[in-house]
Amino acid sequence: MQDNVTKILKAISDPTRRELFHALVIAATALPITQVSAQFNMTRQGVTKHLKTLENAGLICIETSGRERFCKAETKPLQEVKDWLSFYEQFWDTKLDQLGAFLDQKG
Amino acid sequence: MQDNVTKILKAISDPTRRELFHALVIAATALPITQVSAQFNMTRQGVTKHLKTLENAGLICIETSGRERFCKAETKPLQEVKDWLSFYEQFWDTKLDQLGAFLDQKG
DNA sequence: CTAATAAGCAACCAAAAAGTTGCATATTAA
DNA sequence: TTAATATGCAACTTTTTGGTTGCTTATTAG
Repeated sequence: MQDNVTKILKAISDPTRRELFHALVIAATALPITQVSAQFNMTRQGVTKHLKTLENAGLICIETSGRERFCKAETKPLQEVKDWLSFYEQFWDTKLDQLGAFLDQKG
Repeated sequence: MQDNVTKILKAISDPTRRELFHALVIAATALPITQVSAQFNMTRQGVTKHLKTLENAGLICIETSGRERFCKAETKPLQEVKDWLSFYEQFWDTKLDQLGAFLDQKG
């Protein structure tokens, strides 16, 4: 389909999905889909679609117990976004610029 | 339209746009549109659309000189993404988990 | 056993996105 | 001044996305 970073970025680029993800992160505990969707002004099926996108990006994991499916946030994949950012960080970080200038001066 | 973080995330969630942005970052100097689009297997107009999306997210700035329009990367807005990530970072950082466990044990 | 609950799946819809072609316009080079 | 170059704009197509409704199925509670 598409690479990991793209999947993750696409997943978090939607505000509703960011809210959904956030709700699951702060819930700390795994929540059944109906309970998650109750917090959103949207049909359960709509929420389910978003949850699938998040799951596909590895940002949540879902496990079944009886007739319920519990969703739990997984923050680790966000590390990939941080890694992607890290390359560009050097260009915006003025402190680093100053350090560079300092080292140039010294060296 | 949409909030800043959403605009930025949407902009970088497209692989072509990430490539475009990267090309401009490593170019260091501002490049005219035709020169940018020459590096991509896409029409100039297609590239222009992507550049507009990046510009709208603040990730590039474009200035006109004669008949040419020069594009330059702006990495600073990525700070907003980093800020968004920072909240979730505590949850994936195992060192922090271990610290938490350590403190629980002590306390 | 039966009714209520939790959920999936498929079809559909509207809007947005990714890209194209065609054409007009301004600037610059010959 | 004429031709070439750099670009924008508008219209159009295809795919993706965000969301819905309707229906089926499995589990659980009375």
